[in-house]
Amino acid sequence: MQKISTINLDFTINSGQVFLWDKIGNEWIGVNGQDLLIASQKPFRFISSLTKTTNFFREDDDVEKILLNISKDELVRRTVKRFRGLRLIRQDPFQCYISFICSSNSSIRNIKLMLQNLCKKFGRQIEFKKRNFFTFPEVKTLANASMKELLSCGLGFRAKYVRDAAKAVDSGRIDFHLLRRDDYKSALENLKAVSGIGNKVADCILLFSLDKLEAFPIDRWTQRILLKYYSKIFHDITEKSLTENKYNYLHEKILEYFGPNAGYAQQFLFKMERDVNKKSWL
DNA sequence: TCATCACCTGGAGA
DNA sequence: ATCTCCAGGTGAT
Repeated sequence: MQKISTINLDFTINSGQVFLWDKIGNEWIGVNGQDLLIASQKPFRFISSLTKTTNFFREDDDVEKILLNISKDELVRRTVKRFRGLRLIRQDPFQCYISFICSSNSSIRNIKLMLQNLCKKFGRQIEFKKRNFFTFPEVKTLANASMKELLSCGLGFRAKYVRDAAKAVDSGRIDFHLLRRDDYKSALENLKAVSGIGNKVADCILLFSLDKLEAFPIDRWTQRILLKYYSKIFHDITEKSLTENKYNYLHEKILEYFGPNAGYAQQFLFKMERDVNKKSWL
């Protein structure tokens, strides 16, 4: 078990897993479902407004062992060393689900804006540490939201996806408790049955909120990484968008190579490549 | 089965 | 200033 002090908040929060976080002074403040979180690095503190969010940074993972396990090559070894303290986050599933549906064909800045608007319009205002915040909307609220209200949050073509996705949860067709217990494959298929969720978005939801460490989201960046550093191992990768079959085939090969904790490898490589290209975060 | 294309919107870059 | 282009994809044709 890795010491809690080895969590690097900047690396972790600025790695594309979460959007509703702000750094104010030396404190990170973030929304996680109905909970509000405050974290600081030195000294390390982590406060939850509901005091019920535990293992948010997956403190129950044997990180040292996992990192050793995914270090199949020099690139991963170097990257893990460089970004030591980067963790996967165990997010509120509903928020994660809506967040990544909103992420499609958008930028981190814009995704954050959309989600902030959703919170302001549909969330609950709470006071914490003498300041006001908005929580993430409840399932029912979003399921019953009008298209006009959703569009006013800047969701664009994602508005109908968000509404329908919320309805799917509200009706029980999507049940996060079941998905968490399901194996990766069947959880994946269940999520992909929701309009607006494809392979990449489903993998993000599975990895960041449903404990599926074998999920390895392949987006533009990840694809670029595979092409740039791993073309000898995962051949016939191009810059063209992945077909369903190619995505599945690639994922299989990736699991064979990185093993059952492949999701951790993805997170480190993603962080590394975007930093190399000086892309901005939150 | 695969390749193309449209899609809302805000922000960066020309 | 005004415009173009693109951003952590997905679904329809």
